[in-house]
Amino acid sequence: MSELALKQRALYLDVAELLRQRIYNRELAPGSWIDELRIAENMGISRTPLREALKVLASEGLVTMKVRRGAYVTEVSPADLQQVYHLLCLLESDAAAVVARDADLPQKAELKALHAKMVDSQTDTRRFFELNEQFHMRILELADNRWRIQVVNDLRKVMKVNRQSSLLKDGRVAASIDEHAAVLNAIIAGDADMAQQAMQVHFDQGLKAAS
Amino acid sequence: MSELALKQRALYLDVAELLRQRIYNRELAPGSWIDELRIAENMGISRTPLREALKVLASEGLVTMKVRRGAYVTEVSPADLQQVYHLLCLLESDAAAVVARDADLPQKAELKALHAKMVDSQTDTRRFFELNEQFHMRILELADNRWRIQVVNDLRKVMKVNRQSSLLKDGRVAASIDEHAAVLNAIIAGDADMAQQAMQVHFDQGLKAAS
DNA sequence: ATTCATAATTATGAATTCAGAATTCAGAAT
DNA sequence: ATTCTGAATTCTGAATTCATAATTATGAAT
Repeated sequence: MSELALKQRALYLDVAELLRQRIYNRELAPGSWIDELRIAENMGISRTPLREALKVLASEGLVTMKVRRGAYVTEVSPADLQQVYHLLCLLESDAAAVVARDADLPQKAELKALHAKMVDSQTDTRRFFELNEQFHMRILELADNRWRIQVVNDLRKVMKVNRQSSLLKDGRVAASIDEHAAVLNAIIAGDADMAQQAMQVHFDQGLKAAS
Repeated sequence: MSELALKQRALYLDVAELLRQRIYNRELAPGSWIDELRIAENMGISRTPLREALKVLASEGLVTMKVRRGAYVTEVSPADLQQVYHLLCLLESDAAAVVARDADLPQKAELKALHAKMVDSQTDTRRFFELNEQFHMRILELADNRWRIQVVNDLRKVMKVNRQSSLLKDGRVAASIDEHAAVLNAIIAGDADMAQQAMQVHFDQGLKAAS
């Protein structure tokens, strides 16, 4: 009857996610060669779904395929991080502008509530980080552009390859809340330009803190 | 002949490109199921590289994988096209601004020469279209952000799925040249804001012409 | 004729096998 | 000791095979 777990996700997607995690935590180091046999055996699968997963990561930019010599973990240089960050800033700032223009009252109230939760959880860094993610993601969703969501998610994966790119250093929490508040207020006021600028300021400050 | 040639490109990439062409020209219709056996036989290859290619197209958004029922050509709605176009406008306008800020004199001269060629080839629509592509691409390259180039190229592939999204209707050639001139002049003047706005105008006009 | 149950067929997802390129290793020549 | 050559090994890319899920066809019961 139900002893067979329903596989909703394809195996190669799960494998891709496992590989991402190994890349994030440096178990697979930047620039290193990916040993298909070893990993397939290690994961208890054949090379076929593993190779499919590698192709997905390649199109995300996390992995680089070299003809006849296999897959390598992409080396993400500081310049790359800067470039990706620039795009995230551009895409998310525009999203904030769109939301300021288009969001209805309940949606604005939702963002306001989310921000209030963030204020409440200042001391719990982990929780705060979670809500921070949610706030950004909710703005993206409200901007109602599935292609942007896809692109932003892919770019974030690239950012994650680098440890230091957390965008949220200790001591940034209070400042971050203020910056978010500026974005929120602009959205509530329906001021697209201000929302765009406020989000850009938020990103600029995050970059400054990282350097 | 291609059998004897040294294969620098992996087979699955060539297969992916062939599939893209078949999707662009509606040989594979939007929403239709992709028969792996038929196509593999038709291309004279096994299902393995074909399935790898399908995964690449899936991550580009051209194809949608459904668990246990295979691959389908993604249906790109008018709303999707609008969303993708919006992102292209955003990314390319910002690129123009970056180039206005950073390009050196030889690079600006190169763009000027490219635009002059476009003016000369107004009558040859095909040639004009080619140079138009080159102009946009050169600006992207000069903006020096490989991740943006990657994203823009992927988004353009989605646009190509729709016939009417050519961005360049007949009769738009003259207007397009003027709009490009505005972008070019802003870049030469080193005025980032103006370059950004001029490129945005160019995109807005293209959208207006399409509707 | 319609509906349901079951058998046959087909297609997907994944493992296995295979051919050949790339690399490593061993031994000879200097 | 070092370099060169060629054999042995390893690994990639691709074809083939296999297990099972999904679909279609068949036929009995109403």
